[in-house]
Amino acid sequence: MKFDMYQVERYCEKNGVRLTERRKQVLSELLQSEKALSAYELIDDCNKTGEKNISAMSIYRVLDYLESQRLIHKLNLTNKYVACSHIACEHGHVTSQFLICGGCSKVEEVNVAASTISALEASVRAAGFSLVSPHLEVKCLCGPCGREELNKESV
Amino acid sequence: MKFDMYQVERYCEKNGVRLTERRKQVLSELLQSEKALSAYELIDDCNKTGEKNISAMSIYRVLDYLESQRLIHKLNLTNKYVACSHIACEHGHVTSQFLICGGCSKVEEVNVAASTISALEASVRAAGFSLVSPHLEVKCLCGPCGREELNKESV
DNA sequence: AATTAAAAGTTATGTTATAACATAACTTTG
DNA sequence: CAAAGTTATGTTATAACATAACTTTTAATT
Repeated sequence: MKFDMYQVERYCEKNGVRLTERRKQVLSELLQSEKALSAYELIDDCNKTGEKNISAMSIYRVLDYLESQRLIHKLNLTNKYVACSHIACEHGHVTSQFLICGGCSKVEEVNVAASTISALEASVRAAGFSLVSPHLEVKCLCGPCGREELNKESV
Repeated sequence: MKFDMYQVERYCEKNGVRLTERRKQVLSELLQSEKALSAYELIDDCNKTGEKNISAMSIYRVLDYLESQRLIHKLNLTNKYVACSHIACEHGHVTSQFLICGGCSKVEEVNVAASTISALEASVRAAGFSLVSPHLEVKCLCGPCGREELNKESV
C-alpha cells in the first residue's frame, strides 16, 4: 500500500478535501489494492466490507470527486481506477506514466523526465493543439506475466 | 483524407489483408472522417450509405480485424476509432502520439521522436515491465476549440 | 457439386457510465 | 432554533460500449 488512510486523512484536512464516509470507503479500497479496480469491482468490494450497499451511481460520483481532488487516476486503457501514488507527497503532481499490466492489471506509476514531457508538449503545440491533461498510459506486461507469456509461446 | 480506398486496396492485396465488403465499408467511413468515430457512430454511418444494415457485433468484429492488421487504431481515451495515418507508407509503423481534441473529437496522429520513445521504454524496463504496444494518447484542445474555451472563461 | 473454413448475421447479454429526480445531512444566517 | 441554502447520497432508469454463443452465408478448394 502506498499510504495509509491516516496519512491521507491528514492530507485532506490540510487541503480542504472533504472526505465523507463513502469517499473514505472507496479510497481505502483503492489504497489497499495492488491492482487497478473497475467501478463494479469497487462496488463489490465496498458491499463486502461495508454495512450498507453502495450503488453504481454513488461509486461514479465518488470516483469523480476523488479524481477532481487528484487523489485517484482513471486509467482509460482498461477503464479502471487506481489511487494516486503521490498522495501526501510534498512535491506537487507531475506527469506520470502508467505501466499497466495486460495480464494481471497491476499498475506502476512512474514519473516522466521533464525533458520527455517537454518533447511531447512541443509536438502538441507544433500541431496547433493545447494540452489539457498530460498523463501517459502504456500497455505492458509485468515481470511474472511476461514470463508466463514466454512459456505459453514456447509450448 | 489520408489515403483513398484505391491505395488502401493495393496495399492490402500486397500484404495479404483480406478486405471484404464489410471491412471495406467500415474502413472507408473511417478514412473519410476527420474525427474519430465510435462503434455506434460507425453503425449509423454504414447504415446510411450501405444497402444492408450492419449490427454492433459485425462492427466490432471488423474493427478487431482492421486493428489486428494495423489499419486502424482504437483510442482508449474516448472509445473511438481512427484510420491509421500511415497506411500504405513504405516505412513500418512507429510509435504514434495521438492528440485528441476534447471539444470536437478531431484527432492528429504525430510521430514521436526516437529519443522520447527510448526514454519511455527505459522507464518500463526499469520497473521490470515489458512493453506490449506503445501508443500514446493525450487529451488536448485543437486550435478552434481552444479559442472557444478562452471566450467562455472570459465572459 | 461436395467439403470446409472464414466471415457475417442474429439474438441475447454483459459491462461501463450518466441522466434525472428525490431525499438526507450538514451550514449558514436571521 | 427555524428557514433557506448547499452538498452529498439514494434510487430508478437508460444510454453507450462491448462480447458470447450460436446460425447462416459466402468463397475458396477439392
